[in-house]
Amino acid sequence: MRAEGAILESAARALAESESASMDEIAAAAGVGRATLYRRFATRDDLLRTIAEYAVAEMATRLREAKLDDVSLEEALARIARAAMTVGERYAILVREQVRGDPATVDKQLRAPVRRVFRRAQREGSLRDDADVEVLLDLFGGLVGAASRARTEHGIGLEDAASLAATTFLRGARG
Amino acid sequence: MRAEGAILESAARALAESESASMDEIAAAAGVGRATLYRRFATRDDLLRTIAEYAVAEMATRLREAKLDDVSLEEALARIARAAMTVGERYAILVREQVRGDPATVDKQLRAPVRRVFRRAQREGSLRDDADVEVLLDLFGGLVGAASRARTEHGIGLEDAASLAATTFLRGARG
Amino acid sequence: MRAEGAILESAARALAESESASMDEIAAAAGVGRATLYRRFATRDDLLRTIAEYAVAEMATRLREAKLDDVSLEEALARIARAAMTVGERYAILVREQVRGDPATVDKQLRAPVRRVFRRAQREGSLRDDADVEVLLDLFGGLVGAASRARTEHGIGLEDAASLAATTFLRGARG
Amino acid sequence: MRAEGAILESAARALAESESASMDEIAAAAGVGRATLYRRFATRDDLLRTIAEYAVAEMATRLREAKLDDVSLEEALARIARAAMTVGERYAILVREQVRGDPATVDKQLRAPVRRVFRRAQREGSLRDDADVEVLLDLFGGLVGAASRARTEHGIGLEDAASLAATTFLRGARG
DNA sequence: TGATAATCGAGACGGTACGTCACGTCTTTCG
DNA sequence: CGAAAGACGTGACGTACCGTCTCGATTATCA
Repeated sequence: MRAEGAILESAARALAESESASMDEIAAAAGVGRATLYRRFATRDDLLRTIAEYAVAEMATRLREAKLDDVSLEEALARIARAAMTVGERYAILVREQVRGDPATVDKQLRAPVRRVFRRAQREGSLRDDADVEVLLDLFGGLVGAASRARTEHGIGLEDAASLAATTFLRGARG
Repeated sequence: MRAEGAILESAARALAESESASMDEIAAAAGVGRATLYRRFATRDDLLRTIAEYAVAEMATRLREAKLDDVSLEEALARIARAAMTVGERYAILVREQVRGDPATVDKQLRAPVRRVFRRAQREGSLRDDADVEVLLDLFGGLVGAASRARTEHGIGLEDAASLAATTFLRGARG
Repeated sequence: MRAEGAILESAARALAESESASMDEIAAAAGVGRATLYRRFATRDDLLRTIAEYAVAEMATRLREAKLDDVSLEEALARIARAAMTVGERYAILVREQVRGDPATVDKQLRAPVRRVFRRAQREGSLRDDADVEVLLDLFGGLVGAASRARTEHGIGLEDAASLAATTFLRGARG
Repeated sequence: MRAEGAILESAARALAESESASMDEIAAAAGVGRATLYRRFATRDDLLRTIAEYAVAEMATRLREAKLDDVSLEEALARIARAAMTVGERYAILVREQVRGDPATVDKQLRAPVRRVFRRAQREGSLRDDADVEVLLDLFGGLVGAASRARTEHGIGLEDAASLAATTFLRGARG
């Protein structure tokens, strides 16, 4: 009997290899019958969403472990970027198929901690406060994503890519 | 007889409305038989790719008309951002289905003009020259995309969103 | 679940009604999805061939039950003719679309028993033995087919038609 | 410009080679545009029927030339059989696709002359007159067809096959 | 330990979209 | 003016995947 987690991991790997793996192939890759796969995840979309939730959870854990509130804005941004790149690249399929986890969860688990960092920085004057925090979050997200893609395309190290995103945002949106 | 262009436009619109329109529906929406659709575009993917090329061509035209070489870096960035947002939002389907035009074409038609702006700015010292121009292109692209998404989600005006992306990048990556 | 036999029967009936029924219509008539129909019979031709095999099997059964070896040549011929007409008219589609069962099966199941009758008659001197048995089989087949067609066209009774074929052959090819 | 006759001949040949030639292929084989083919023969069926009429006409000519009324029943039957086999084998496609010429024409051109032979024989007492002439015509037709098939399958000469059909019918249905 | 219940795989099924093919209709172009 | 070329709408074909379902077999649980 494969636990749900094991199936998910298998599925994530199978989907990473061939982004359009059929449910049949995913099941086979997980060493599980197709019926079982459907028992756990009623729909292909369900499966992807669940993988997304796993990714979100993992990212949330990393953010928690990053102690964002205890470090400078600059360091916090770098940590966030590193975490996002690491997790994002492991779940490339989600990015490619535009799967988003539950917005509420994403907001609470991922955006909230970063938002807190941003708010603090705005209070301290190190981040411009004439722009909506939500928009700033989006901008930073865009930078991190772009840096991540640039990383895989131009062979940049994770540290450098993360630092690039963080620095650019820091200068670009400073108070 | 429907010209290929007319079919493409119809298809783009149909796909914009319901991102998963079947070839049947697309054909019907174009007032054309399914076979004809397949005669023009051997594959659903083909169709999407061709739409992508149209989008690329349109974007290229806008960039050409923007006279990027005749204006300041700041203004050039703003024009690029506005053009990208306008075109990108019209062809949302491409973004959503992760369709990319031919990389070579994209490079020649879209990246090249922006690259020239960036190069000039680097020579003039207004853009950091310690970072690969390609990476800077990616970063700016990420910012524009993020601003565009923020725009639709938070109801920001196109001017403001474009300006935000341009300004942030300008400050973030200045020389 | 529809057994293959039930589907075949349905299909044979549907095809009998409208000789050019589409696979869609056949499936619908059988109360089965089109995919299922294709799962059983990879091809329209496959379906027809399988129906042919059913017809062959049914004819073989009738021949077996006719105890051809226990009756006079005349009676045997009449029984064969009656059986052939009955079965042939039930599977008119096969005749009309020129579908033949597997030649080996047909030879073994249908021609063989008749051939035995013919051989015996030749030994007994009641059937000319200066002609190839195979050719005689063909001739008799032609007569039966013609009588069957004449029957439906001129409203002759099955008994009379069968007797006509049998008698004509008997006299025509007697030893 | 190809005359209708030339196209027909081409078509008959093309269909003889590959019994399921498409209209496209037939047109190409005739060195004619597909549109022209359709102008002459509104339908594939139309084409086949017209070929059938040609075959009927040819057969009619042969029957006329056979001077059936001037020879003995036996010789007449043999001549009919030879003519039918010759023409039938040249237009095998018609047989295979079950195409029939216009029944009225067939009756007038083909059945009538044979019917006259049969009627005369019945009057003379050499053919049983207790059976409908039409049915006898069918029976003889069946025999000829069967002999023709046996001929191609068992490599019998045309003369022998024709004689076999004629003799069998003669004895089988004599007065 | 042995019966019973839950869970699994295997795989058939209805449905739907895909891409292919031929038919018969038509328009355009050229001689 | 008539023929060649070829696009078009229609509709069947056969394929592939989805999500549903049933069926034994295997396992786990409990008497």
